[in-house]
Amino acid sequence: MTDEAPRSRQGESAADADAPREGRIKVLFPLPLEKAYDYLAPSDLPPGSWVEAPFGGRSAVGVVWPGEPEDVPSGKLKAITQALPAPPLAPDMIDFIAWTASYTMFPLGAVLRLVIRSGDALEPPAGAVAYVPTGAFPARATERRSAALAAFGDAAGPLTAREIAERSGASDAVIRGLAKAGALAAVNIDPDPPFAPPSCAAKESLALSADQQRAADLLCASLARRGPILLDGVTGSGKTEVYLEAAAAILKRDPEAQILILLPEIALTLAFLKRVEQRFAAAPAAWHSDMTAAARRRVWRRVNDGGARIVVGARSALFLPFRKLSLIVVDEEHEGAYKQEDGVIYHARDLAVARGARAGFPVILASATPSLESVVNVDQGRYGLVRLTSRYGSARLPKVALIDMRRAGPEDGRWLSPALVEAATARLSAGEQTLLFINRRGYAPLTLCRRCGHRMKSPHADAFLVEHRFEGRLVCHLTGFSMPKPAACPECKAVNSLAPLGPGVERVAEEAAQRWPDARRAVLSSDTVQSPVQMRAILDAMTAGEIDILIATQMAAKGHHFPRLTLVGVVDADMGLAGGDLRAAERTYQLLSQVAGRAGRADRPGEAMLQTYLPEAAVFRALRDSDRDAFLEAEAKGREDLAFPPYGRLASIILRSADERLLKGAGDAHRAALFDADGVIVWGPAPAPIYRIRGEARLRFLVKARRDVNIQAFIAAWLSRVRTPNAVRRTIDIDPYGFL
DNA sequence: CCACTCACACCT
DNA sequence: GGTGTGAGTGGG
Repeated sequence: MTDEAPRSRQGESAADADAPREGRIKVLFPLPLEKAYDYLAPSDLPPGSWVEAPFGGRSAVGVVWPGEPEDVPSGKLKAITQALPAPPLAPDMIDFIAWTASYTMFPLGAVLRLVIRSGDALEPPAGAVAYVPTGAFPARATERRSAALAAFGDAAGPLTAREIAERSGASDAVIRGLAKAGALAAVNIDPDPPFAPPSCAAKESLALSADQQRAADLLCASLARRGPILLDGVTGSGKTEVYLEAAAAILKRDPEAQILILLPEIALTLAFLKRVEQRFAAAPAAWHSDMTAAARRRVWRRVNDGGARIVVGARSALFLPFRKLSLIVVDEEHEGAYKQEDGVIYHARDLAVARGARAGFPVILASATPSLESVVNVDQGRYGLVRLTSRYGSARLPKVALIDMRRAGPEDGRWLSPALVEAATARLSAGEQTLLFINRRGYAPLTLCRRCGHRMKSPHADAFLVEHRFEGRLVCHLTGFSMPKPAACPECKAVNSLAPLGPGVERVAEEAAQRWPDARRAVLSSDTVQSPVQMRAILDAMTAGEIDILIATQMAAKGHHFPRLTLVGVVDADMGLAGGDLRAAERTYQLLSQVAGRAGRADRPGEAMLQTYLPEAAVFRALRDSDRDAFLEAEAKGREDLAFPPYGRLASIILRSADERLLKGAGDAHRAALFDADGVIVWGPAPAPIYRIRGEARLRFLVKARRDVNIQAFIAAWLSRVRTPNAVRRTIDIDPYGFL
């Protein structure tokens, strides 16, 4: 964009009185620093500009930050090395970084680090070479040469050697020959081309149903409110098409507007990108953890200069340097995967809402099973609401039956109840498909010695080892530790006494093989599927009706269309309820209604059977009666009584150390430093539910505050009174989700 | 008496 | 995050 970067070389006399008429600016570096540092620089550098400056004995890339320069002794003050020729960070981006740092209580520079890790993306990229035909024909015209030239027939501009090869099969040698013969001219091109602009005109071929059209119109009308909107639509109702219309409306209105669609990492598939591409006749920019450095750089640069209008990304895409972000869609907003747990801890959905509110653009939260937080926000008038009620086409929601495992459970050593077995057998003879869902990897979650009662535990974490019979090993799901299954009990040395307890996906698969030996069966779990290709193959076979019974973990829970699937059996519906997590029931409801929603998508009615020992629990009754609102109401009441989120605020402070004595001391010191504050309760220190992990022991404080209390200010005041030894690490998690 | 490592303050 | 520094430790 900028042709010539202003340069100012730092000399030894830079701080002298005869220094050129330079101004003072503040520079923030993408390092875990609490504040920006002052530098001398040409005065025409607005906040957001990218600069390089000496810092702590080396050179670093940073951003000109707004704020008043402080009184730095002039001897300390240095000059920036150079201003980098990249478009500056937009003001709303600067505001978002600052807000995120103060909300999450992480250092300002640590948040900037989410935007740019180093200066790599700012380096002018090495030019790539491409070719254009000169119009001259080579004296010697071979078949290959003609084909290579013909490849330019429908090309808009220069083509790289690779593109020519893709179109004509011509090898590098042929292309070099043509260049030498003067038929092709080599030109330098930017290796990071802009993304094709979206075409927003309505698509005849993608006609919306009446219900979708109504919702899309309503959604587009609500965009003017510029606030968050919950798009609440049952599984299969076609929410994606509806919010893409809202995106189209915004892109059409403003030719510079950019749109971000956030997805949980797992849902970010090629199929989804294709859907967006179909709607806009242009591929969106994708952003996720599994990208090459080159692909990252292209997306980053083009988002930064406006050359990418639609970005589809995982949670970290929230920190791309948008020029003019005008809408964020958070799809599957209830997903726990939006919570970032390492480094800067944040919840992408909550940050998206805050960002939209501060910058004045709308945020759409889409889900079939919205979080309690969002539903309460709608009830209290803070969010708008658009509902999509009917399923697309003629599909019906499945009928849900509860199987009381206390009365109608299976015989010992089996996991499938007679009712479920009978129903699956009937499906088999009718040529329909069954999904057996068990959200637990491996063969058995616990291995117990029948003689002495010893339980096989992980050596580095407080977790039981899970038997994986497929590999013949015992595995710790927390640390990845694994060992061959021993022949004798390590405690009492009894031989052949180790017994598997409870079912995992492999064990259910074993039972299915015994019960339906002639059925075409497949297992889908992250342990049995080695690659995305293999997973694709199983899902495709399922879609094509080449599998009768699929035994699967969460991997099969969402997003797939299996037209012949009419029965979903949930082997252990109670599983998610253990552990005392405040969102356990909510998550169980969300997961099970998603899984149940797999059944009966086409014109065949579906059925879901939930095996439970707690059929009277509110979650299961609500699932049986398809009464989500009743469930949410009961949940909301329970949370309100305890002043838990969203009616109160939570934060957790985790202390961790390999040295337990030091840790204990730090815990006591934190307790002693506590003071009374209105509307704040602090519990702890308590050993974290999983006390040891990777050799580190962990203590946790839980801070609960009234909604109107500034919980960050309280925590800052409290923690500033304690000095922790370096061997004890401290993390603050505002709005904790996982309670591990 | 010096070489090495380790925790920690500091970076403008 | 990277680094220079000063204290602490151990070998010669």
